[in-house]
Amino acid sequence: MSEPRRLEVLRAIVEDYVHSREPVGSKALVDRHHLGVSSATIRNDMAVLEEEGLIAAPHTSSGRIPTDKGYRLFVDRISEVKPLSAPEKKAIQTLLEGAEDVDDVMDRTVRLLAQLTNQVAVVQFPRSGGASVRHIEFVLLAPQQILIVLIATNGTVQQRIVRTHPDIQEGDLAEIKQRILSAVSGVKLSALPGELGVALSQLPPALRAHGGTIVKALEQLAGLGREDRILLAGTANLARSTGDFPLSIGPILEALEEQVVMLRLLSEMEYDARGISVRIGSENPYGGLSGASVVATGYGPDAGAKLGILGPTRMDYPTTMAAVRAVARYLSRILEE
Amino acid sequence: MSEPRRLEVLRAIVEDYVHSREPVGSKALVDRHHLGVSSATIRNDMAVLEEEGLIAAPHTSSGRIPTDKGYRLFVDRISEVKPLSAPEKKAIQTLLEGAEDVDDVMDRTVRLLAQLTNQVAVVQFPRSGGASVRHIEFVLLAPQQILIVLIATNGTVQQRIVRTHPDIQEGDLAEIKQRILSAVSGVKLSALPGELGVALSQLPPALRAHGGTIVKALEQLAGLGREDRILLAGTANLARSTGDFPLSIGPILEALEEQVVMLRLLSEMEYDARGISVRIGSENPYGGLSGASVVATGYGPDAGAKLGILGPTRMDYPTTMAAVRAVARYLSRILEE
DNA sequence: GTTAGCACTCGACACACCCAAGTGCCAAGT
DNA sequence: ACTTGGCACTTGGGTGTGTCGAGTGCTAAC
Repeated sequence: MSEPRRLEVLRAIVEDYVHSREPVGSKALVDRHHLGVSSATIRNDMAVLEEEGLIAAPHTSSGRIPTDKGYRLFVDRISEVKPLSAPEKKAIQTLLEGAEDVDDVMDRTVRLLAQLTNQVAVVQFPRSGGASVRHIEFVLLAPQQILIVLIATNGTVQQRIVRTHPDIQEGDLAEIKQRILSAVSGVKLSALPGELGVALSQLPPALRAHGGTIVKALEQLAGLGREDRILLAGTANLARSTGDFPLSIGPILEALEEQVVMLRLLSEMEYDARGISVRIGSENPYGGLSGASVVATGYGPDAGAKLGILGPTRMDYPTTMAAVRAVARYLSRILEE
Repeated sequence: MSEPRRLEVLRAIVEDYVHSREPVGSKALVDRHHLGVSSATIRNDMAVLEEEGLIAAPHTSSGRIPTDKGYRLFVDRISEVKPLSAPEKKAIQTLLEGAEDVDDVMDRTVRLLAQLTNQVAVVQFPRSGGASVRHIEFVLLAPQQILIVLIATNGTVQQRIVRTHPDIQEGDLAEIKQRILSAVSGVKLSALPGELGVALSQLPPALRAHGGTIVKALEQLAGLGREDRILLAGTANLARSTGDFPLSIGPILEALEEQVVMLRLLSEMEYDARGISVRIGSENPYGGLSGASVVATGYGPDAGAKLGILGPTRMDYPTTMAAVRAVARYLSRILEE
């Protein structure tokens, strides 16, 4: 009972089940794949695989389906990442190159990924930590309302409205702007809080109060950036897969809608050497997502921002992984320019 | 066979069906509602209602369910908008008042609406047409890239990156900014294109080319605003209602994801005197949305921006309409400040 | 280590059957 | 002119039974 053949059997089971959605039996297996042995032998192999917890039978005397553990082994050791076809690559490239600005790129990316994989696509906005301050603008909207705008060198713009407790004068505001701007112009966003602290301490005492609230707002703007926002596409693909999800797709939709949940999910995945990470079914920490798999990877400088897809455990991992990886690469390249 | 009683029967059928999800028969009707007549009489009434196309029987000799036309009559002439409970009102108010800025308000609103109605909530961003130009900022990101920022008095910020064909000099850019800013400062966004045209024609010929591309970008920024963006929440509620939708929820998720579709849908609804508008099942123009109903209303100045919910035809219209209306009112009030 | 054979299990499907809920209609009552 | 009780009829749904096919596990032989 050779080890390599057992893995081959597992691969065959996974592949057949993924595209037939039905438990696969020993007979069907020898028919479809030329394994060179009889069904009885396969049955023996299957018994071992079941003992190892890699496959399971929904009911006595029915075909087998892969377990989460089985998929895991398949992904880690058996499957090859299937390269995309040339036309697909071409399509990705032309689509992404037609984008007008960063937001447009992200929008196109997420749709593309959803279409390519037939799953729900999730894309996190790129990190701006490496960027630095290009400009700061304060606008007095009302006597007690200031609009604060922070423009970074990577072209992202953050804004926020703050309230000041006593009124603030146009002149004071101008002076604060002047001082802060000269102190932090060109400073990296990550270093911004420190510099702002210094600038604040050097403000004339009369301006200290207002300066404080403004500085605090700026720190927040620099800190959270847009990288805590995600884009979704292809949720309709979930509807196609009803039945692949043990319960309903309700909890999954809920999770997708909670950006916080998705962000934590993306950031918590372990990215191995290949850079692409897969969470299979019950490996997912959040309960509502058991029965779902996530395939994700990083992109951009330092692979700091994430992107990926979410779908049923019963998924074509090789092609999906290839698509995710390819999209991430093209996206990184586009963003570099 | 009195007309008022027939309507009463229709109301009873709608109400029972909405909360039992099962076809309702004559016997059950007299049991639950004290109509003062026997089931045979009700049967006669039902026959008439069926002839008028207001109710239908899924199969011969089964209870009746309302047709789209029946719901329509119910909404238009029979039902009363059920006012919210005091705690609910209170909850709305405190939740919305805790918001920090416009984006936050919108986010809270859409979640609130989804939770209140148990349906999918859709909120369009407020129109900024009435606002005027507060400030304009150009940032030279690269020799051929300018970031254009348009800040309006209502606190919304629009930005966009444009490419210039030959390089543009820092000095030229400053001059263009100077001239354009003085020309359009304080101008209403709706009047911006005209003023920009004038300002452009008065630019020195050397700056005309770059000025043109910048002006075009500004016009677009002023024109599209954010009012063509929508926020969604509560898509998970669709999963609960599986079975209420004739086909799958796939097409509905698709439609929701296409902002363009939703925007057209919201804008095309006819808002009557009560200001609240209902589209029932097949009344929806887009095919994928038959089987779904939309309840929407306008909010903000001029009720120009829309907000509403989408759910199965089998919906508790009175409460839903009340919730939509209430949320729109509170939102309008908050935004006024 | 592999294979053929065999007994056994179980889900899926088809069929028959009955029951409850409901309808439509008629004739009688008010 | 409505309303009502009564009655025959329809039908979906639930239940029980039988059969069929795919599949398994095991054993004995190769």
